[in-house]
Amino acid sequence: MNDYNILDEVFEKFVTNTQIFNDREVLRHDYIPDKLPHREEQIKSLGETVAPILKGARCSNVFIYGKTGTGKTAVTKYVLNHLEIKAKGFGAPVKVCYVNCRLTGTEYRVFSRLCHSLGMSVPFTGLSIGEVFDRFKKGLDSLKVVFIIVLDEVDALIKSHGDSVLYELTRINEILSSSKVSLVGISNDLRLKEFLDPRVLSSLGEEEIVFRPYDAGELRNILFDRAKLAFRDGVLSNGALSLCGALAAAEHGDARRALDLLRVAGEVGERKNARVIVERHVREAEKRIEHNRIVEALTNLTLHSKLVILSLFHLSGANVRRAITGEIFDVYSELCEKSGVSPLTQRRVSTLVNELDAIGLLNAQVISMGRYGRTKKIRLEIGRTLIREVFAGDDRLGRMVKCQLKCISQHAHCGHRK
DNA sequence: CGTCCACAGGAATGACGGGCGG
DNA sequence: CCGCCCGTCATTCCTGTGGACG
Repeated sequence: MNDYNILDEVFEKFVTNTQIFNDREVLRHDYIPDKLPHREEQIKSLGETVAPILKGARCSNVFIYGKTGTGKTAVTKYVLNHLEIKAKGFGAPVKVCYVNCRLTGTEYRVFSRLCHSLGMSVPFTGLSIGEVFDRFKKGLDSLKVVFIIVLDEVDALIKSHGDSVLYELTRINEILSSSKVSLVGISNDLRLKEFLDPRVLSSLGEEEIVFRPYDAGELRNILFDRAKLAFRDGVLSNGALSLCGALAAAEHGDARRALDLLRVAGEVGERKNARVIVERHVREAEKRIEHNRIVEALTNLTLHSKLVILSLFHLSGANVRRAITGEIFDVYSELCEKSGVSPLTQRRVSTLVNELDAIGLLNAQVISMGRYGRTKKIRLEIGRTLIREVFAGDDRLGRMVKCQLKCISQHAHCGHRK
């Protein structure tokens, strides 16, 4: 019953504690503000491109480039929201569908999302892609609208599944008789063009908009606007605000990052009963975000990926030298044997290493040791204590963390490298 | 200057669980 | 219930290769 009192206290405190935040929702990155500072040019440009829709015409396909947190998604949603409202006024038949390709994942699911947005139900799986596409075409044509498809983070889809989705969609207008489709592709990768079929490129690249990263001053302005709504008056110090901007600017002008820093800094201060949010809280927020990111990534790994991390953990024990693929695989095999798991092939482990590299839990670099072959030098990117902490929760892995390995690397010659 | 190591990483293929339409 | 197709994970087989060594 004591527990309940404690919990009551926590909840009570949370509800009554309005010293810091006014409305923290404003700092979430899916929040779209009424005003997008420093993006007037892009808004205008996209607006001009889609304007023909109001007259019932199809608009040019657009390709939007820019790194994460440069406002691509926000601007697109902002412009298209306004377009829809205007279109209603004009009686123009417009429909917009927003698809995040990275979250959606596969070609099949992209088409099924498109179908859902037209009000058609499609099974999770079971149909051929062609069948789903046919249904989509049929359903769309019967609606007699101009359909705007926003493919956000389309680069992720293309890199893993090729450009066939884009190819189908760019050709769809040739088949439709009473509806039209316009595409808006959003990419984080500026080199995406290199992956595309020239036919797709010519059709999709009708119009291009580039989003430059924000600099520290611009980030500061953005934060300032949001902070006015999010925080109570006088709670946020100038120094903290600037620091958020500066830290995010150093990272490639990522506004999302800046907003996260600001929100978490607020939460840190709130928990400490601070009256004012200062630089110290931002610094702590930075650490906390990184910590959370890693813990989450680590916990969500599959068993085998965890074992790979653990192998690296063992290898990087006393001396901090990097491990190579062969060593990792040896240790990994031994760990599998000890825990009674059947090991994967080296080929598979190699792609697991690449995936872990992409997440940022480790760093893998292909190097040549000349006579002694070509391999990958692999280094842990995260603290050992953190690994111990996270894996301790799992009793099998916890034991693996502590266990001593007999494995001696047969790759002694790699020490020849200076 | 050619050799040859220790892999990288692409392609083809298969097993598997899920889910359709008929 | 069957036959078919999906995505995912994994294996097998394979060709490619940077550069120290001889």
